[in-house]
Amino acid sequence: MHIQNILSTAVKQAASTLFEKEIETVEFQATKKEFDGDITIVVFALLKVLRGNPEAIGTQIGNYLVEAVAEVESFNVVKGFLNLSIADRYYTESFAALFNTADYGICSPIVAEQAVMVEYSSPNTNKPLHLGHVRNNLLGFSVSKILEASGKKVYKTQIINDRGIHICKSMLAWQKFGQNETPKSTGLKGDKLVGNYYVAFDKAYKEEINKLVAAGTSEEEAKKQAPILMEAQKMLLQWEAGKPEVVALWKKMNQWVYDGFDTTYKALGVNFDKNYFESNTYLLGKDVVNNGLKKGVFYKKDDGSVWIDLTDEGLDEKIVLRSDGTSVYITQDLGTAIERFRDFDIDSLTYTVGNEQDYHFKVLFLILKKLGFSWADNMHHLSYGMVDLPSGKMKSREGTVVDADELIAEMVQTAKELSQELGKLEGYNDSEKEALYQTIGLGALKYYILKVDPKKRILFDPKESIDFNGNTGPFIQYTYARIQSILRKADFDIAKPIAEITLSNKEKNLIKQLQIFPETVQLAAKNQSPAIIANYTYDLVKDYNSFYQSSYILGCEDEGLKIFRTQLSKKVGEIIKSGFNTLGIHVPERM
RNA sequence: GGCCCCGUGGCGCAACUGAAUAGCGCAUCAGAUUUCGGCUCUGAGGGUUACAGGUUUGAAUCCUGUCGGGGUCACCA
Repeated sequence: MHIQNILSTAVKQAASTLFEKEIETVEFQATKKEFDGDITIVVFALLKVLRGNPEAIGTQIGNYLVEAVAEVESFNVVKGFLNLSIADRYYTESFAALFNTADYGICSPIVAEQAVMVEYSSPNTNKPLHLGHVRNNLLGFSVSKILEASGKKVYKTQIINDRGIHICKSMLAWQKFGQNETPKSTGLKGDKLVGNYYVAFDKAYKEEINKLVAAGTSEEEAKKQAPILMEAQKMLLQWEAGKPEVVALWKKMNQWVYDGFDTTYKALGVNFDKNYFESNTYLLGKDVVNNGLKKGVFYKKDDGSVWIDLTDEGLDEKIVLRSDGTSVYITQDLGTAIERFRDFDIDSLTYTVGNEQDYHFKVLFLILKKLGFSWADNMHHLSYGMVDLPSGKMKSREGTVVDADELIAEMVQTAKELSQELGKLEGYNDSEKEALYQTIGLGALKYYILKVDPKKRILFDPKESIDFNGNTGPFIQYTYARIQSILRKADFDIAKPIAEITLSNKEKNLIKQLQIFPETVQLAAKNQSPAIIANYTYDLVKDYNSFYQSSYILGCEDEGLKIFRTQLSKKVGEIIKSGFNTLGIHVPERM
């Protein structure tokens, strides 16, 4: 049983026997380093019920606890803080229990009571993925893993924006300038090839505008009348009408992009249980709007457009259907949300989308609620900040976009250089080495991005790039590898029960840190924040390194201590692995 | 302009959601291996938590205002 539960009960008993008062909750915190003790009760919080001097009350409760609770060895009171020293035996027993628990802290999805869907990535098919997508993918994937670890069944999904005028632009440019180039003929990744034609379209479009303006057309008119744009719009209509050549070209080029994306997703180590395609869903939602009209949730203006009035909620009026009867963005989102709850037995849905869409999702969730869907309260927008460069925002026109594939390649290259200098890779063949460089390079990238609170902006400096020292993925991976090295050398029965031993402070700290892993996973799931796991793991590793530096493990004279310290090392390694697994980061046996 | 998010040592991040003297990494300086992997560890300097009020026994955290940064207010997605 957790010590806090024991103490909590005992403090409540103390309150009723000593003061004849009832206490609801007891507040605990870890005792600060500069004071004696292991766990601290905040007496201040009890004063609202137990009137009086905090130090006197603390002393009375302290005396009671030493008498009544076997685990409490001694106490001291500083101001309103009651610091308790807990017996070593409690920690060794607690450690023995968690040591023997496989996948400690990780819930099995089989016990899932709730299923959730997490949407992330959701790219357009006219451009390659960049650094912003990388953050999105890493966040979405990690949150999925964290939710799973917290005991929920998770469905990962994305919606691919595979239709619309932007797609037609690259199609048209390829038709005009492409000379039948293919990924095969050029050796380019499909998404890169298609992206190039999107850029080519833009270039041709601008030239036409300039010509028109030179001929006397206003800039505004020129933007609308440029022939290549009108051609693209015509192509979109043909696509909607199902014209076979257009549809065939669309399929061909989108497939190139999907193949390219797959490569990037594999490199990032993310995946999906189901893909939705906008080409299948863009007509959804109209019937929802019609039903809502009947219910009086929406209203129609004279021109036929349909709106919702959210001014009572402090928001604006929002259009949900155009005057010509076609959908807007939010119409589709209404439709797809409802469809997903039909497709899957889920009771919650999380969207991983940048914070520039905060308002959109607020409105979306509110509308669903007004339409009377019971699950509308369980919708989450996993909103994250932009990834900025020192020069400001990434802009494709100015060529300041950090390409995802190039970034990954650079990270892996850096890992390779470092490993060749410092690595212990005797006996690894080339493909094993290559896999290791991937593990380290991606570990650095993923940790760098995930350790930051999602809602904060990240400033990414390509020149300084990403550290491999300090609070970084490779630092943690290194500690893991070192533990594995120790375990390989242990030539005795590691699983043996531990004899009576005296714990050092460093060992006790490590056990305390291991004890809070399960609640850390739950907290991260509740907040949908991988940063919580990242920071926890870092703290654990720091504690371990400090312990490692000051204590012999295999070289320890005392047999019981030797076994205990090896067990401790093993468990720390396992928790590093579990924690990193929820971040989507691998750990190496050697590096 | 309305609404939303952010502001913590030179830089990058924490602070268990209101508790003790605000922690850590990078960088700087000084130390530590006849020992299990030095991508390590120990220590030092560096802060009025943007500013001003307020609530509270207690505020980086909650409330109000000001300043600064970003986002958003399309019959775009």
